Amino acid sequence: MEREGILMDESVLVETGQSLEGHIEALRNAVNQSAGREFNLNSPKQLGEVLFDELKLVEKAKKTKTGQYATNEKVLASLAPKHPIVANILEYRQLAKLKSTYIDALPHSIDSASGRVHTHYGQVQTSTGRLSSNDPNLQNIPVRSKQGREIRKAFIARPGWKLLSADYSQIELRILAALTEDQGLLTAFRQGRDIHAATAAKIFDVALDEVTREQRSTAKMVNFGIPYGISAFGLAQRLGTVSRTEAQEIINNYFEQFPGIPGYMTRMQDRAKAQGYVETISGRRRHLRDINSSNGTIRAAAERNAINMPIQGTAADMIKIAMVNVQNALTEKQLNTRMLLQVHDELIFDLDPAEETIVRELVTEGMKDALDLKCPIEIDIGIGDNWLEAH
DNA sequence: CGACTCACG
DNA sequence: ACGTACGTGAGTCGT
Repeated sequence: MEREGILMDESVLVETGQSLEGHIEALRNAVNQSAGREFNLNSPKQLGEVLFDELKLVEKAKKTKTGQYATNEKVLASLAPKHPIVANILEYRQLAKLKSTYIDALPHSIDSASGRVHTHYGQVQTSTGRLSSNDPNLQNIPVRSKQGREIRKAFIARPGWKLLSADYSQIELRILAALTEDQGLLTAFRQGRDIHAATAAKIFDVALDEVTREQRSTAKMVNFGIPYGISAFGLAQRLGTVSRTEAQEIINNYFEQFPGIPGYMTRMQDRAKAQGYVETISGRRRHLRDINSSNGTIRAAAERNAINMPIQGTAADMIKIAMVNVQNALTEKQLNTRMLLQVHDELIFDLDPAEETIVRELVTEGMKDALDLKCPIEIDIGIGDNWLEAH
């Protein structure tokens, strides 16, 4: 995959960059205007001084651990109603990030010999068994924002070919179901349910077709949080609309409805304390030296690691086994299609269109069969001229 | 090179 | 009283 590299359409980046440039410049001017002076908007330190010493947007501003004013997105969002400058800063931040980190930087990573971008994968860099990607990092290409997604259009197939993206659907929750053997979770997946809606029905005690959008959205946050060792504080903060007490009730309901989950959580914590490590289904270990720390905060962090690593790590093991399966099949059948990228739960291929049918089949099976779990595994496949269309 | 911020799963 | 969800890498500032 490193040697193969991926082709980029630099003109997509150039055009996106040009349209962003004017916008970014206008935002910087508007911010300077509101501030009453020019300053370096890329400097959190200078920005903090403008917002809190000069414009005095709040009485007691939140500080970072080094005593600087915090100006991160969460802080700024809470300030937005107080002054029109804030919305402009937030938009500037978003667009400037896209331009400097991706649009301006990626062209420098195009190899002059191959004309392609060759990332490097770290196989021994993470605590959970995931790969990492660097120089350039192709595992954090934007997708969430409208403007960010444009950047994915620059990742293209070779002429006449297509990009094929195959990703595991809800892989961490399925692994959680398999590890815990929680019958409620397993049944929901075996019946092919919308897992967030099914969770909402259980924790709010309503029929599946009575679940409101808000209830599903709350359940989705719970499902994301569970594999991380969710806390009432953390859930309340992310939901924004419920108190810590209400968040705790939601979590209590969840644990009652899915009793396999709290059992698993305490089992992993106890195991970590007793033997000093936890492990994935395939035996990859993470040692947790802080698990018996007398510092409660540090110990709690290790306890969350004990919960999370077997889940995230099993997913990482699974896709690595899948990659070997799929590559062996491609090689054995002497296919032209090439594996290009891995992004934790997703594989990207340069697809010879004549091979679409066989590749769909072999990728799906190679990924599904990587581990034999008690929970069914689903693979979503997309095909397109670029990474955005394929996704 | 640390701090801060923010891009991804 | 405090801090609080897991795992990464990179651009920029400022020392």
